[in-house]
Amino acid sequence: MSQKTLDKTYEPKNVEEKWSAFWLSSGVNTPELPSKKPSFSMVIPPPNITGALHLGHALNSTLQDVLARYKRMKGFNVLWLPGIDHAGIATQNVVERKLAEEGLDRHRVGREEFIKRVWKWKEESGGTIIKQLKRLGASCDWTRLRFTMDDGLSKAVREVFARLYCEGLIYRGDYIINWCPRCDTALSDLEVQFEETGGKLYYMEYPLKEPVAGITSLVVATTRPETMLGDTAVAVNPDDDRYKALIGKAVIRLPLTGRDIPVIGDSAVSMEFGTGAVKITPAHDFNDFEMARRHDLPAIRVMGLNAIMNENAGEFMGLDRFKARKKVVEGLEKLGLLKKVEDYKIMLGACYRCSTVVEPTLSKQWFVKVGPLAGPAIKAVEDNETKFIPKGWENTYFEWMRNIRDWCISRQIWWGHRIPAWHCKDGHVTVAAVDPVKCSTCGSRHIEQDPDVLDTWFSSALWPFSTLGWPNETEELKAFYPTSTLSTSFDIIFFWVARMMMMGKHFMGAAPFSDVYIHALIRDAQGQKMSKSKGNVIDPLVMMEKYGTDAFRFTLAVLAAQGRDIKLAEERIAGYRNFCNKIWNLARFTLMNLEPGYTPGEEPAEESLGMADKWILTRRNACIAETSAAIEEYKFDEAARVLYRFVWHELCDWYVELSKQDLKGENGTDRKVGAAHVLIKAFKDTLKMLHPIMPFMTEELFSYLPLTLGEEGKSLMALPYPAPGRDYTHEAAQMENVMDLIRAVRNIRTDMNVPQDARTDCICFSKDARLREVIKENEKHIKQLAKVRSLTISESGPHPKDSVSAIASGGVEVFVPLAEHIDFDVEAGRLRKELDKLTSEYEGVKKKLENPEFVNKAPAEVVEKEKARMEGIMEKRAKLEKGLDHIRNVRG
RNA sequence: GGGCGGAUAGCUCAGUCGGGAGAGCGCAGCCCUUACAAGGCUGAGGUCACAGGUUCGAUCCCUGUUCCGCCUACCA
Repeated sequence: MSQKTLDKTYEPKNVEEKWSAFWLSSGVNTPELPSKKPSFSMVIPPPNITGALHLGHALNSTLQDVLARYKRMKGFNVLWLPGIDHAGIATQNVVERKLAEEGLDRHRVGREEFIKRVWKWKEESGGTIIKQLKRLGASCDWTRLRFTMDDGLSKAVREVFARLYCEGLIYRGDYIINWCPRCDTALSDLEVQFEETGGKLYYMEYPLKEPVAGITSLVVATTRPETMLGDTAVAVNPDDDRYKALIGKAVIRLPLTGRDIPVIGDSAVSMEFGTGAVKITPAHDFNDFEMARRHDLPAIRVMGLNAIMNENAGEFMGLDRFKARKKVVEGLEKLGLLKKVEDYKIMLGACYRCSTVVEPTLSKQWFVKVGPLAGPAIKAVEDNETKFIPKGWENTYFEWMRNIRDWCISRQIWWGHRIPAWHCKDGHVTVAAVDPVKCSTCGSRHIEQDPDVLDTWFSSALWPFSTLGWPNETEELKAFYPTSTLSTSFDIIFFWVARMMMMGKHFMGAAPFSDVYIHALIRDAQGQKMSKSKGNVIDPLVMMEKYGTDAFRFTLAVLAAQGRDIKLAEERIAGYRNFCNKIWNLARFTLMNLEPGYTPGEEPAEESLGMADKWILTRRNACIAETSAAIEEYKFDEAARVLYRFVWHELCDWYVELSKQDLKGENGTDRKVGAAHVLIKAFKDTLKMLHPIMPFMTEELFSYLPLTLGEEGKSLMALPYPAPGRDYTHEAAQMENVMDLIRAVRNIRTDMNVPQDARTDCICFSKDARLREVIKENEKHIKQLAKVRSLTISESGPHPKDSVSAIASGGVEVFVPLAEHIDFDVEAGRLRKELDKLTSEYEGVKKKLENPEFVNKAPAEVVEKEKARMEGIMEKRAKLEKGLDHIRNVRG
């Protein structure tokens, strides 16, 4: 297997499907139960059943997958539980649209038939996003796929509802709620999206029945004139001298209706805004509803749930609310009561599912009393039982939780968990987890189940424990609750995270996760939010197809800096596709340099390791430590960056080049064996470290390598993450010196326009005896990589004739004789530029060291460092000046 | 109205014990060198938004200003 030749470029299509199938069949994604290993568990934020994979899913799933694979390699028993959300309103909308195509609607087919059709639709098209997640490589335990409408989860929903009801934390009542006239259902506050819209502020005059204190009328300002038909009072501030005489005395004859309404005083009314008098429509405005409760005012609904004016609207009955607005304004105008109209910016609330303008409406609904649940959920975060990453989001969480309002959970749709409450003819309510046969109050057997269903988020709130089998006491719950990490987007902190926290604390006694990682939002390259209407959407599936899934995943990981939006441009993905290819070719190189039939042997003796081997082993240790630390801290970008640098700029750029001679056997068998061993080891570990981010290609390449017994036939994620080994600090530093020397020569060659294929001599001076030895030992490398013909190294000497100089690290003076190429002007320019740089550095350090305050107050080590730095600068400066003198001399 | 975050190289961004400014991409020059042109080598480019303050010393800490995002809110 080891001698299989690879294509010159990486072709993702040939390998991805194969490994997806392997992961599924090999069972690596499914945790052991019971297990002696420590647990690591996550629940996936269940995507909508109606959804298709978008960048947000792709990012979040990639990051979770990195965690899952990494933790498996670190020896954890990992459960990553996948699932889908039934998305009540959205799904119902989809199926209703299909019905409409057939010329039907849900009322005509009936509830039972409609639900049947939804399930049928779910079976046919509901699995799309799951397939797409698999395509992305998500290593979820697909054997535990859950759906919020499953029997088990439905049981949990009923249980929770019944218990909360018994505890008095669920109640039913007439309150004002957000109503979507298109979806025909109530919405929670969160399901309304506000947008600034250009509107008008209408000033309308309301005449008094009889003058009071010389006042004959009041002018009120409103953005919604049509609601005036339902006004039941006008409110003014009790401190407002203009109006306070009217409070409780004046009676307004409401225009267009003839009804009489009172003038009330309430300190919530602003004296500065508008006219200081505000109309009160309790049935169609949240504030007005609150005020009406304070003053015991009646509420009059003037439109039906379809947002069409009803019988209380008199002559306007039958008009849609926007038409009614026009007509009311016209009516007032005719009466001379419309005083003025101003342009005005208003925050208009719209249904987040269908964008229809919502109508605040008085209605009988079910609510969760959230206060008692929020307390413990807040405390869990205060006490660090749950941590947000980045921490800043905790403020957002607290802010909302501390100002939370009761949660309207009933929805007037058919698709969802039907509320487990039954009504008898006498209006008694029976709530039970299992279907009752009679009214619990009067014993009547004529009971009917409440027609409403629950908000989809109600079932999502139970997700971390309902998916593990609650209310049964399962092994899964014992092993995996509380879960370790929840990774999600900031925009559902309120919708979902906060509610899971409340339910988890209340029913399980423990917060549902210890870490909440909030990932960034993806925007387009210009920083705009992606949307279909703007046409700037990047389709993850297209990207995977075009550049390979691994390149796409790596891009997402490397851009996932904490606390910042991700601006994604397609070129980035192409760039990391190149990175994939680089790795692929590193594999090619590795395989091409192994003896036929090579089998991994014992760890070679230290003597058979070269300096380059020790250097790359040391760098490997650093890479392991840095990537692990980064992933543990959710710094996916850093992990990816470290790997990129290690693979490309250390392994490929240097180690591969430095190891070539050894691998060819130019330095004897021992070294050949040693180098082959180190190369394989470094490359295998690289694949392991890359695996969580790039699972497909790493599995593929690993399978080509000569494997040891424990590695055969296993997925990389079933193998241990590499552990750092011994650091060769000295050798590594010496190697770096040599590398810098090579860079110095290359630099001279380029600056002097030495042709690529020309070889030059190189003369080095160093006072450091050990360093001279190191350079000598690496003569072959220097010759090969810096294109040097002959290398001489000595303690010091006269400036070699016609040569160009540079100072490499360790203070090594480097001379390259270039009789035929030398251009003294260019050379002088080079040296002077170096000298200028050095001089400004010199000035800075000098200033510091001459400042007694610095020398006295700064820590001794910092002062020492600066002194050492000064010495280095002085030394280098002297050498550069020597070089410049030399040029002056030879030119005369 | 309140809150949060951002302003560092042409672009996108790293830079949490305050002590020599970094990466990727892009750009320029030279190269098809036996893993890779989806490549190699080399290089140019930044008063770290502005103004103060603390400090021996500030990209980093504090205050204010400007600009840009986002979240949230009952001035009709």
